[in-house]
Amino acid sequence: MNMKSKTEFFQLPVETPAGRFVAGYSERGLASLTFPDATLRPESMTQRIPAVPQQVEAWHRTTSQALARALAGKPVEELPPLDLSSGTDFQQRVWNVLRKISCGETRSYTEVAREIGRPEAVRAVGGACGANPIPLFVPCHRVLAANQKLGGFSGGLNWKRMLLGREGITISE
DNA sequence: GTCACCTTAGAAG
DNA sequence: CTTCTAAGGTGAC
Repeated sequence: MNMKSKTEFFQLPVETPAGRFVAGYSERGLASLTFPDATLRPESMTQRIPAVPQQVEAWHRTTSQALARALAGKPVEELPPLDLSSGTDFQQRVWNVLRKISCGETRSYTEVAREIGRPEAVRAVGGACGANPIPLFVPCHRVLAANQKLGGFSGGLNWKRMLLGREGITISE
């Protein structure tokens, strides 16, 4: 019954000074990025990766460079195509707004809610941020609570603090 | 169905 | 100032 019993998906590690991230690629591009330590099953690392398509390898090189810059708090110059198709319509709208926040800038949950035309869905925006499959490149860490307060971060508040700090953003908390 | 979540303006005490 | 309330989207159980 499965038209496509197995959609190709590749998980490749990215070594950084901050640890080993894992990037996941669908046939459409980068689909996920996980922080070091987050659910790292040894199998997923050891799993034989029969043949990584050249396309994916090329994306991965771009990802690695971009990640290095992002961690350093510098603007990312080039990104691989991002596959955000796993999200709902609402989430994708939120994520698209986040992608327009450049390095060193921030938004509040309220502002993001307004930008997607759902000013009352403030908390839902928080939910969408938490569901973001590609942190750093979809910069959910640049969304702060009202009055420049830190707000939350599912990947761990330490990361949020660190990333904002490297981008020269000061939190009022 | 119920609950927990990266929220926040406003009203009450 | 502190505490409480109400309003949303979504996945887990």
